[in-house]
Amino acid sequence: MTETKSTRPYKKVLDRLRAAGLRPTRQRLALARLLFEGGDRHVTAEILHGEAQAASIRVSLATVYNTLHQFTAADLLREIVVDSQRSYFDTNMSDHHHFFHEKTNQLMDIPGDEIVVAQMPPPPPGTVVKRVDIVVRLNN
Amino acid sequence: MTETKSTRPYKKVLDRLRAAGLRPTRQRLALARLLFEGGDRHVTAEILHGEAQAASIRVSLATVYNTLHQFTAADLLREIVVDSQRSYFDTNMSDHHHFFHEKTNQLMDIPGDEIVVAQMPPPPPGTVVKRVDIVVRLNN
DNA sequence: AAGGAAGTTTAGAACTATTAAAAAGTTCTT
DNA sequence: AAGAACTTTTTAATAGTTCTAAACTTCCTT
Repeated sequence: MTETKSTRPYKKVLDRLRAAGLRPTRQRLALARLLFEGGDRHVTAEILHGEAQAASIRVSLATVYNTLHQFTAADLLREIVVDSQRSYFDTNMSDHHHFFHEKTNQLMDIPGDEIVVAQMPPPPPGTVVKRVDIVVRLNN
Repeated sequence: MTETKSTRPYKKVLDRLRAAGLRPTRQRLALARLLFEGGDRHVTAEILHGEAQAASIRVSLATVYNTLHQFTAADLLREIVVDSQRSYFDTNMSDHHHFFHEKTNQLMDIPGDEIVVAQMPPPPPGTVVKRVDIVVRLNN
């Protein structure tokens, strides 16, 4: 069905996709809204897929995976490794680190200025530092 | 470096198992030797299983998994999360962090005194810091 | 606006790492 | 040596993720 209306509710997110060179399809737009219109978020593919369904957006899980990876490649998201079972994606692209609660599987941002790494060894010859990830693992 | 091990070849490793309250079975002993008699190591279940086979030790993959987890629970090993596809286990139990080369999947220790975290936020109320993991991700 | 090329989505199969279950085997205690 | 307790093995199961090929959209050219 066609629904070309004059209101532009997706403008921001749409521009973001275009800027990243990603064709703004119905599903990418919908997922981008879920991801970027709600502040900083940490999602797994499963979670995002669930939210899409809850919002009556028909998207397959495969597309959710594709989209998360494409967004990551386009620097709209960042993948975080904290759990060897599933991948988390973070909408916060600024310099920061994480608390990870091992009981609840909950991820929380730690702003970059709240952790100070005073000293760091040089990377082995022939390599380049891509990123430094700090994970503070929590228990009860 | 060869170890002096004529009369009691497995003594050291055997004592270690006993101290941990783990029955020294043939396969636990063999795996423990592979793990602990070769300096600091980073292994996956697959790798360790491969080494066992190469050394003509008959161990099932399930046992390798069981053993890695039991050793971890007994504080003989430490599990490291760097890759959301597989689990690595580290025989180095001292305070330290890691380089992880994303192209080669290679893990390297960074001694604890080569990284200095000068400032750290308090954990959220009701939680306790279990561990701080720093992973320096490398590229070519 | 139509047609076609290029890119995207989908369902389902396939795959990988890991865990589970139950039976068979080993080790320990007496 | 016997029995209990624990461990290992094989096989099947599971979870998360990727692959495949066909169907569908979007974009570009006209």
